[in-house]
Amino acid sequence: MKKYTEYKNPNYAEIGQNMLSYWKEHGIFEKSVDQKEGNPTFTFFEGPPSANGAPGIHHVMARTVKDIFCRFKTQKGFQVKRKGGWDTHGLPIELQVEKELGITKEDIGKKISVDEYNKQCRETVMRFKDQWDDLTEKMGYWVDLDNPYITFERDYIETLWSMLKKLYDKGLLYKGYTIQPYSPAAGTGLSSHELNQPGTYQDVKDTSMTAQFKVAGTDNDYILAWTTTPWTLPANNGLAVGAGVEYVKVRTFNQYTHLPINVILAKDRVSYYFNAKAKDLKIEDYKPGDKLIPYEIVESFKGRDLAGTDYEQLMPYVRLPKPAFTVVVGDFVTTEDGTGIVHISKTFGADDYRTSVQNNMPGVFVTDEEGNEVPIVNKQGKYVAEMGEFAGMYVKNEYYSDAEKPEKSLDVLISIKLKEENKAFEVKKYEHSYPHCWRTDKPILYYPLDSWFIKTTAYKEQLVALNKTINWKPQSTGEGRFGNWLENLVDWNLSRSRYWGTPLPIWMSEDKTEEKCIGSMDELRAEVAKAIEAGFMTEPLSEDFDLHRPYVDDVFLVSASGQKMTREKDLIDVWFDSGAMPYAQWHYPFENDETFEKSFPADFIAEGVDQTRGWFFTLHALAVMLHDSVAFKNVIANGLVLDKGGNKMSKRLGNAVNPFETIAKFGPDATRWYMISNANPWDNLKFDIDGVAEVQRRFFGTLQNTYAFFALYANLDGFSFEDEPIALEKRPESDRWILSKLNSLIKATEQAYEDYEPTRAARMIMDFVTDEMSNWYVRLNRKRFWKGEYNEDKKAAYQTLYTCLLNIAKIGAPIAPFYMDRLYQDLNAVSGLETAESVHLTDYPAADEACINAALETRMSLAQTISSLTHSIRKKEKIKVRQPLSKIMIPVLDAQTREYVEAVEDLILSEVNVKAVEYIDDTSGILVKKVKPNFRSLGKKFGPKMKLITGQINQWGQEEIAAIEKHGALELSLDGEGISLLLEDVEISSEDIPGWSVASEGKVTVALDITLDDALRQEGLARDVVNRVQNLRKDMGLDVQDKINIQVVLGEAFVDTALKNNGDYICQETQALSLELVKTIENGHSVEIDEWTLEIEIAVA
RNA sequence: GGGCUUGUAGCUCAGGUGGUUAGAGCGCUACACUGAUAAUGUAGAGGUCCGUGGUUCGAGUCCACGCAGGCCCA
Repeated sequence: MKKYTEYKNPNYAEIGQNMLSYWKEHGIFEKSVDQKEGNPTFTFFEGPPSANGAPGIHHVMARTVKDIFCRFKTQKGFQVKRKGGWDTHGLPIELQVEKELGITKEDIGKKISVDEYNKQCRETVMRFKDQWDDLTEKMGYWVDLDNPYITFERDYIETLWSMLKKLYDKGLLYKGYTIQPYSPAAGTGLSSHELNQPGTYQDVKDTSMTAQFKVAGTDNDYILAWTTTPWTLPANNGLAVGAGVEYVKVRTFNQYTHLPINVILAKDRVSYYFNAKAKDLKIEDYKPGDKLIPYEIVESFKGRDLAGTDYEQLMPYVRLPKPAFTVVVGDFVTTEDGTGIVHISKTFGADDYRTSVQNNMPGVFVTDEEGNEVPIVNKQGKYVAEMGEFAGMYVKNEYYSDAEKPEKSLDVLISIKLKEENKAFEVKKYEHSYPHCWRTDKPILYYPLDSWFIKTTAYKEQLVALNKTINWKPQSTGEGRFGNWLENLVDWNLSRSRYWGTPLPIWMSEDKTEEKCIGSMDELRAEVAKAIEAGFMTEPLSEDFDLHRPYVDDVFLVSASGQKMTREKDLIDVWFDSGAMPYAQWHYPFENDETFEKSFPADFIAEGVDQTRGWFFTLHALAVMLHDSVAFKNVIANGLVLDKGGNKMSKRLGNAVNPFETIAKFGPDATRWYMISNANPWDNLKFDIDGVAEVQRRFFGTLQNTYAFFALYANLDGFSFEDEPIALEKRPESDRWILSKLNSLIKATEQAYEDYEPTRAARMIMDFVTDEMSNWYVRLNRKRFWKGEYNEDKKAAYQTLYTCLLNIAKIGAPIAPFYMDRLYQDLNAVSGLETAESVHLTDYPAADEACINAALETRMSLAQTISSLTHSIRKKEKIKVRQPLSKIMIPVLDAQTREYVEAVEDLILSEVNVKAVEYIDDTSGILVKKVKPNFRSLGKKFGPKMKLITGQINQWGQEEIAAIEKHGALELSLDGEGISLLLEDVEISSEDIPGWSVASEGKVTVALDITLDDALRQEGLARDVVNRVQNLRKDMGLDVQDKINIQVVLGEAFVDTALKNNGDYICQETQALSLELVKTIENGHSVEIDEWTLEIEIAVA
């Protein structure tokens, strides 16, 4: 006879490990996919992690979410293939390598060859792969790690090239010139990702300048514009005003030169620049050096009237033709700060660039040695030679080494110069938040760079429309964060000027007139063959040619007109790599066409909300542009995992939670369950390790206890579910009730999983296990398991509890895959009812509607309420539960309530240790009712008049209540108007019963009869004796089924009578064959019960 | 500065469509139970539902404006 495994001290981490080996040994994951061959597919895309860093606890969160739905859908019969993947390109990897090698970007190709460097990247990127694989297994994330896609592999890159070619052929790939964040110290443009590293934005004090731009053809009229970067002033090429903003011309004096001037600025900004105390001073009274400078508004006009005004170049190092130095209208102008007029430099600001292009204004450029147009700042961050006395200076003092740092920064020198020239209206320090390069910690510049773009804006409408068909969790991320962003879409900047990434497959002729975009290896080889013929290449590409730099840069092609073509040096944004994974993971369209078509688009993806404009976007953009389809139908954007105080986890703060330690301590199931049940995945999770402990104790502990309880007795009785299930109607009320609850739960959890609401599912399962199954069902039915013979009723109890546990295992399996499989297998090992090797190979249970009975559930909840109320009265009256009482009284206001309570009467009586329930109805004469208005229905009917009506209802007596109950309605007069109240417009409940100890909750009231007679007292005493005997048995180390004989020394008559009258009861409860009252005993134990002391001896029979 | 989001008990969170006594778990206090026992149950204390206005007979819930935190982006 097989036994249910009993665990002395269940170790959840160990259960996880054992189950993991079992899965491996039996290939359960593989079977869960293979056995579904031919079934409908459910497609999941794995957003590839990068293995160049150690995994953190947030990865456990993200992957738990992914895993849950893949497991659930497998249980629902779908074939769910999950191809793993690795994201291997990108700046973080390059930076790590540079850090380790102690080099900078400039050293690449000099101190270290590009070849060497890339090799280093290739190794670094997989450095933590072992840790990742380890975590993947230990946390129970089922994903195919044997055949992952790897973004640096040639096949993968070939797919990317084919996609780029398609975009190119559609005319969606173009080269443009934009202003981008640029770090001169690092020598590279920075992606938005890098600008969002913690600590990037720092508060700095910069020299800010309000400059005077002289209006052409006037003596001393100046337009004022403010900047925090005076070094950009020599590059000024325009001024922008707000069309509708009101501007004024103010007559005043320059504070540095004391010369009379007229300045133009926004009316709203006058109070900022001019001291109100000087308001009444006369212009004529001003003497140079006066602290208060008088001012007078002499003119006022709108911005649009100013547009077109010409002004003189402020710092004429580089001359420009008109229409430079003109006032134009800009939509970004505000009067929040500055003068309400914005200094425009086409080369150093994105808005500036756009505005200049729109107004056809030339920017300030110089020509470098190679004949290229470049800004007045070179890529090292220095002024170019044309900048006169400032030539060669860094534009930010931070770029100098400490030794070389000049005392006066370029900003300061320019300020001094402009002050002397009567061109500076005000110079002061200004503190603001400014982005810094996260690598070098030096401020960034906004700098013009050549870039390749994908014209995503051409597909804006489709992108928006198709996004609306995606089920976003949470919805707001899809509609708001993502949707709004799509509405304001800009073209996708693909270019990165780095080394370790997918190279852009575009070759260009020397005169830049001819381009070629290569879309496959075959195409490249064919082009190379032509190039060999033309003499630009000497030999064909090797069989295993690596598409990375530097090798690809050594490939020269020949143009149609016979020119030599070189590859554009750019790499592409790594987000293109990951966004292309639906195609590239299958090396589509070069092979696996069928596989691809079957698994596109994805049914489900999940990733952090920070991926909204990263992976989620690139997946969407590429699918829409190339396949006119969404890339995914359902998406969960999960939130951050914060520390328990709500702070971001970081190594620096030392508050990062180690996932391996957590899993080792609490096991994977409690870790997963905690994360899912504590907060919705899309909300931030405040990860508190105590919470994991609580889940383990409260949920898994209770479930384990319930199983242990079942196993203990089932093993004694040899229950193996050997008989057919007992018909529902033959099982007692509580069995039918818990089965009704169970099936309701199955239905509700299935819906929750279908709705991608794992938190709801987890919480429902938890409530069922702790409140319904353990606290109510098991507690109330304990005796059925350990008392008496192995009869039909006992079998029903075993079957019922078995069914509950088995189904919990199945519906909880997606969230707690290890523990639930253990439970499933432990149950099944004995019963052999199911043949599956693992719970993960079983189907999600179908709810048995025949079991669901709402009335039954209502009845039981009534029983729970009544019991709870009775307990609270006992507590108030200080009568312990062991003391039996004769009756409780329950007022019943309608026949159905009575019927309901009667059905659960036995349960209530045994739970609260009372002999009888007495129902008090209208005929009893002691029932007093009270009435309360039903605000909801009255409000709907009478609205504002409701207060008057409730006033009347509150004054009703028993007569009115009886009347409305009898007739179902009552006529009322309101302001002389007759209205009719229905029974449903009021809520009738019972008043406390005078003279009784009463408690009530909602409409339920319970009165407890607390009078005691000798018989009850004696029975209470007997119960105490049972309790003491049980304790003695336990102290003696007896087994549950051991039989005993009890002897008690004769004592007081009351006690003796109690023992005699309740002898059978005592024997039955304590597994005693006899209870004797004797004169003396040999090895007695003294036990205290209330005021009595008893001498008891127990002997094993 | 913009978009999205969160704010309910000491902590973590529930609170369809507005309805008059705002709930749960943990923690705390007290008690009970003692063949589920390193388990369990019951009760109690604990709340300006972030603030201010508004709509309404009635607002934790709807609207507006703020405040504070978070994420994403300028």
